[in-house]
Amino acid sequence: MKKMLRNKIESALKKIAPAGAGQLNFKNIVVEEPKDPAHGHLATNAAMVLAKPLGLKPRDLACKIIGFMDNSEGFIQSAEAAGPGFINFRLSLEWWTYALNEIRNKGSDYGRLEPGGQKVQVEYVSANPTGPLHVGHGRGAALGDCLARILAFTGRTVVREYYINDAGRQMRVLGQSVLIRLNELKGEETNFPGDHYQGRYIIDLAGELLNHPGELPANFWDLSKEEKIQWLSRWAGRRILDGIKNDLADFRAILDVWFSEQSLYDQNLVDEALASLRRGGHIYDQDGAVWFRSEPLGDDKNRVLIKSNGDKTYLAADVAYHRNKFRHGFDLVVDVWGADHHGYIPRMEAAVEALGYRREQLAVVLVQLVTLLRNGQPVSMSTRSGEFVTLREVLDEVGVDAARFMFLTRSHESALDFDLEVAKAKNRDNPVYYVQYVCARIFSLIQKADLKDGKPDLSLLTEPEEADLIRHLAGFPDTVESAARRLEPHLLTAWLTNAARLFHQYYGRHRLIEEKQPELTRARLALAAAVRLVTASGLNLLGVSAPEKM
RNA sequence: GGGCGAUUAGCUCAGUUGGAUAGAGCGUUAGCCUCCGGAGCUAAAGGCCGUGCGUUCGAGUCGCACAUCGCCCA
Repeated sequence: MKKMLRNKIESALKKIAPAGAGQLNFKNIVVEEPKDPAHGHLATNAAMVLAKPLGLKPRDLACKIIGFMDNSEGFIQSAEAAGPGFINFRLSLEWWTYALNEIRNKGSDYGRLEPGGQKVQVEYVSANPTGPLHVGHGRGAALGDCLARILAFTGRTVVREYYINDAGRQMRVLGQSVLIRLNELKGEETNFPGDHYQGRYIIDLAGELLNHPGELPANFWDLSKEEKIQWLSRWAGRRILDGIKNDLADFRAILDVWFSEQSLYDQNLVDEALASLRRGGHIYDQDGAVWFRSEPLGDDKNRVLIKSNGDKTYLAADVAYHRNKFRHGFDLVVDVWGADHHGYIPRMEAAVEALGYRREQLAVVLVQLVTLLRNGQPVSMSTRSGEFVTLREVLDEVGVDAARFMFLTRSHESALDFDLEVAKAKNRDNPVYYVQYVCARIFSLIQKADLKDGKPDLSLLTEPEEADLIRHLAGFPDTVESAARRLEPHLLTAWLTNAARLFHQYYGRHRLIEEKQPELTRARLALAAAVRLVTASGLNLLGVSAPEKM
């Protein structure tokens, strides 16, 4: 509707100033819903923005625009100039009927956009396979997966990817940690280093090997220490990654590609990437090390790619990884990272540019910290001691729907308090249930009504609550597209909560099923069905179920 | 020391191309079950949008400085 109104305004302006129309900047025209209902359903600032270039007073221009606007469909009930030069529009019943019918016709495709050819990769979680996923990863998983769903719904072709850091020093430390625990379990006196992985799961992994010696290679205990560590590192990494895959699958976080860092080395892609940088003049050698000249490209300083001892840095692999992404033809690459990586963004953007791509093609979404609460009190967590709450534990306690919804209620750029008791609550405290309840309630209503099929007469929907509901539903496509463009799924979560509130209010004030008025009942249930349809569609984009019964 | 982000109701937070009188939930207070699912609804109270200066018809929104908090880097 906003779009339609905007078009009408623009063509009116062209009639008013046929000569100067080319000069007019329509970009600053805003069509929006006023906060104050007294100002109508929609309002525009067009007259104020364009008064000066047209040499008119805003109020006069507003009146002229109104006079020249096309209203052949009868969608506009009234239009009036107000305040300093706003134009306030009231929409007619014809419009509400039209909008509701569109939702009913498109069904669960309402708001879906035709594929537009843009190819997007969303990389998310990408936790090191050195330990189980914790709550923070859960937030990243919910966000990344939801972004992918929204982007696909709005016409992008999306590939979801997990980057496995299986080549760095931390994998060796993992193998070492398991070896020490293994020796410990065999009765040897050991001294477990403080910078190794302390978690209970390491002991469990070692215990498993001891109980099932067949897992180990026959000659394992004859191998050198270094060979043992290598074997254990690979074995443990695989086991942990399997656990991560399970957790994510149960969390309904879909991933298409599991990309191994090691494979970059195996396929010589790191050297190729460095060669590409060197060709572009972005590399120099100093003090026996190889440097990336990232500072001229916006980084704080230049960065080492190959240390003087010959080791390639994490950044070197990451440059190769991102080069590989773009060589697959993605127009946009979205990286979902933990907030502690923010210092890493400038060098990555520099790398993208140095590789010959536009830095706008890389969108880094930083996910802020999650604080886990129980009854308002923080649950103690410390990675160092290995005492952290895993994603699995949270899922077992509150369920997938609640966890996902909670993770997506807030903007990703603000820290999140996740209260386990709230997530488990089955009342208004818990936004998940509040929204899901709408679906269950409407389903039960429709079951109960038992109306014979027939075309509802939507013109009977004359209550203000009904207009509010339809108007909100009609805003769904805009909301989803905006969430996609801004990479902010919480806009959709907020939309759903508002939709639920509007419906519960409507339900509280009016009877939907009036035995003596079957026509009215039919119309109201048609509206209710549309509410359920769009709500379910929105929940589905969050990866949350829309139950028929609760 | 440098950089990034934050600061909006008692609490948790929305508020984006700058728009009219600032939004929601929780919490508090007072109400609603002979009635479609009360997992709900109705209403009240609650604000110097961290501070100051600037940009303009108009600032929670944009710019500069300061304060406080958090994170990253040396």
